[in-house]
Amino acid sequence: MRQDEPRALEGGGRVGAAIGAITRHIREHDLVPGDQLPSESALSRELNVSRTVVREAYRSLAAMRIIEIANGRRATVAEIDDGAMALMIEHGVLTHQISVQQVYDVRRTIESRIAALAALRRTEAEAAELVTLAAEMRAAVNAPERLQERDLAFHDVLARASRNPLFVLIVGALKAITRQTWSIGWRSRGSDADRERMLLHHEEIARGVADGDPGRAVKAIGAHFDESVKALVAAGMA
Amino acid sequence: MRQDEPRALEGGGRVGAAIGAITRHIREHDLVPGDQLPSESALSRELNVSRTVVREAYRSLAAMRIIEIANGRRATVAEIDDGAMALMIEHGVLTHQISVQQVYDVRRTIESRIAALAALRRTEAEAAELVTLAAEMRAAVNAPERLQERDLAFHDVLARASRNPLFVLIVGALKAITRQTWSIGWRSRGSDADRERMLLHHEEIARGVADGDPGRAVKAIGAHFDESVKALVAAGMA
DNA sequence: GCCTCTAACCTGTCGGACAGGTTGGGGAGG
DNA sequence: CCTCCCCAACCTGTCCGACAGGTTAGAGGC
Repeated sequence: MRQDEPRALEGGGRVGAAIGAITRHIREHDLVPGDQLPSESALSRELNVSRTVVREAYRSLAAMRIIEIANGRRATVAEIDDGAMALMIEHGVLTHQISVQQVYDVRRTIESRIAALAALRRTEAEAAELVTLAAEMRAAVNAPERLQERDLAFHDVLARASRNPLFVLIVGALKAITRQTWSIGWRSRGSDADRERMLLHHEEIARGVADGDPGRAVKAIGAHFDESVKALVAAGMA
Repeated sequence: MRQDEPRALEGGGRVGAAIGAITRHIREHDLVPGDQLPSESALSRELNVSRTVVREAYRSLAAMRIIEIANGRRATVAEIDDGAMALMIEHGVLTHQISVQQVYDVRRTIESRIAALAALRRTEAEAAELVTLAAEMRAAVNAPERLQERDLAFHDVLARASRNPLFVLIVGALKAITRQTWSIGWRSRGSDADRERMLLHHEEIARGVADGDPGRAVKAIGAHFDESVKALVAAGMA
């Protein structure tokens, strides 16, 4: 059960200890995004380790987007960002530990809740943006690249309208996978009717959210994901 | 829009380039967990950079749990693990970018779906384990520490029974936050009746899953989270 | 054929060095 | 007295060489 390493990153080496010291520093000083961290040399003196060790610790935290590092500037506390999480999940899919269908099941679960929340909490600007994006998708029906871009933007705006940054984070992390499978799903929608339904679903989601009707938005997004998964399965994605 | 840095990790420096080369290597050779990666010196020769750069790249990927590094051994491709994701989310909460209540809303959403899937897909062993854990929770009603441990294990088993490793990953990542707020919620359940309901909900979830009744399991877990959030709000967690 | 033990390999850490980016503060000019 | 510019001090990015200590495969003995 490895009780001895509560956070495996801090296990053993001096780099792990340095990571622990840095995160503790953030905690104890109640730092918020943008605040500066000690310089590498200052921290190496304080911890009695070489700058190499401190650098690797900073680099590790930067990889997880907990801090931000840049040439010449001191390291700062970072805002949450989906990049690192996207990479982790992408790795899981690429190494056959997670299937694309399983990713879609998670997206469906999360985005259904997002649709309900968005219908209740969206701003007027967001409602208008969703309607616009749905219309732009229809206009781009013969330009798959632009269509995909608008589709991703649609789900992004929807997530933000839920007013829960953790939903935004997860949807963003799954976007990398979506981007890689989107065109497969689109190509496998053989008939014009299939493609028409996809556009209609997005318009219906936008209307449901704009009208503040959670039930309608959830139903539409459920139908959308049903079709998406069907299209992926038809294309041979187990 | 920062179109120029599709993955900010690969932005600019040689370390980023090295990270890209390593992930590309994993892709192109279709490596799976356990497979070995090139040694630091070999890779530094191949990429014409110093070992320092390669080391920082490996360390970054190890922080995200994409690879595993250990003294003396070659780096290997890692299995997915929730440790890094937990750290990222914990950081979001600690720096006031995500609230505890928002975390619970995500858990509620995900675990409701998990309960439904678990009822349909659980093995007999998992069904028995859930019933046992629920019973052990009741037996530990006066030993909060053991009670918490059994509670976390309960949700873990439930997640695994969903047969979707991505659900397991997310629930595991949120466990770090749960662990830090659990005792607050428990203490704020003032009356015996409150605590009794919490035990009953877990027993009902276990029965629903064991009986293969998704509706019952979902209803019970929804009630459980309603009470949990209520308890946290009562304790002053905005 | 099996076991042991060693040599080769690999990672972890250190110290020093230098290029190049960043920033605050002082001095020139208005 | 205020503003703007510029430089010195600081900081990060990368390289090199070195050595301690862990790991592993294979040579050699039994």
